[in-house]
Amino acid sequence: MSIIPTSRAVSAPNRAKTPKGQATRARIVDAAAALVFEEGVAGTSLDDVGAAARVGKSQIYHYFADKSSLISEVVTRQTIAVLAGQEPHISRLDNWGSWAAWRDQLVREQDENHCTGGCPLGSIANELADTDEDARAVLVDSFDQWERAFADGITRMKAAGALRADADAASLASAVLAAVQGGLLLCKTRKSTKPLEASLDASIAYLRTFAP
Amino acid sequence: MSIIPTSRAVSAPNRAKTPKGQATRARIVDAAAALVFEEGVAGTSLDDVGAAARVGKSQIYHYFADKSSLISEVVTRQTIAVLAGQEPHISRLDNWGSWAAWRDQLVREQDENHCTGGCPLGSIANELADTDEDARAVLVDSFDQWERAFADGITRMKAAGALRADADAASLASAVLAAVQGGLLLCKTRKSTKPLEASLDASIAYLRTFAP
DNA sequence: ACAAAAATGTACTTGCCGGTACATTCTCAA
DNA sequence: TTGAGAATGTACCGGCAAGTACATTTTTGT
Repeated sequence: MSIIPTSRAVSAPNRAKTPKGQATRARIVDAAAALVFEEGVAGTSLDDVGAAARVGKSQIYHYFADKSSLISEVVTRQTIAVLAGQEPHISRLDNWGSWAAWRDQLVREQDENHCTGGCPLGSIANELADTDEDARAVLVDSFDQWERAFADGITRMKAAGALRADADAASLASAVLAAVQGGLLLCKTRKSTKPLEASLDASIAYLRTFAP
Repeated sequence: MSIIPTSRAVSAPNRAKTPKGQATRARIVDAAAALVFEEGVAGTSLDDVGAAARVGKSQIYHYFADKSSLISEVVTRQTIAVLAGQEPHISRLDNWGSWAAWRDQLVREQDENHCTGGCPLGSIANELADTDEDARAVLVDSFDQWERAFADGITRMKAAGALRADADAASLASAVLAAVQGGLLLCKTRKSTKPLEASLDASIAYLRTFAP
């Protein structure tokens, strides 16, 4: 019954014209990203964001059209952070050792976070996919990038003969991403890394069944 | 040793003392469940719930301590609905045909929903796991039940010789549930059933690798 | 029938939140 | 120096949502 906003702010003009302005704008996005990760989109007020960024609310509206625009920016920022957080392994998933190291890093990070927060992108996707077309579009792009990292590794392994030719890189990559997301959701719900480990181990083991 | 934490919502006294009261209470939970599925917890106001249930807000507070208690009730209600929605297959996952039928039903349902909403339990878990201990406890129980259905099927297949003895029912079941949740999240984000299909197919195919 | 208990309706409070208006301060280039 | 554009601060508005108070109607047990 909700009215889904049809207007898409294609590419919001960056209203920060000076280095100082850019820095302030970046502080706002950083603060918003951290708060959204902890409290969710609905749970994060712009007053909170302003306080965390040591900035008045008028500043937020000076640099962003509305809350939705700011959130979209948060998603692009978090996409970079999430992918960077999986380096160096995610760029080198062309051998089984890298897959294992990537898996271990993901599990360790959740352990250090005491299984809170889950995936910054998955959480936002879950909250906004059906109600914010702009955010959804950015999130689709984010997941595409993430998935491509997996697909690239799989493709290179096929080329190197480490995986058979009948391994479908695209759908396998999609399944791996789903395993990550589902594993993180169960991890933060059960407050245990076990479900994440089971999910990642299963998807990597399935990949291994395509070894020659 | 450890006292299994029962949610306050479940153990709290049901204040509906008459059939009429029970009916009203049930109407409230039903309306809340539907609205939460569409708009999320934060996006659902108690005024909306009251309007949908044709009930004053005082009624809601007559039957529930607060919003959180109502939501916990919604989770238990949705758990029943989600599991029932996967019948008859989910109770008979002791042969490959049932797994396929179960998978097809899940995909078809998302297709009919135009890939909106995702999993009613997963969405709530994502929103509340870190902020509402009561709801989290109920959700853990929900996921346990769901997973147990998978584990039961796997165990029966092992007993029947359709799966090898080294197939770990518990962790495989956990991986399947993660695949469902991750697949549904990507499904509703990408507005396509493809990621869900890839995820479910991969996890079932992995199961099959444990066939003798 | 009739009190007691349960169910229900109306109206209100309080606080927060997205968004706006507008004045003021800062910065830099001509 | 100065003035125009950029950055920032303060104050406010309207609406909504959780939760409360309390009166009224309906049902139930005896």
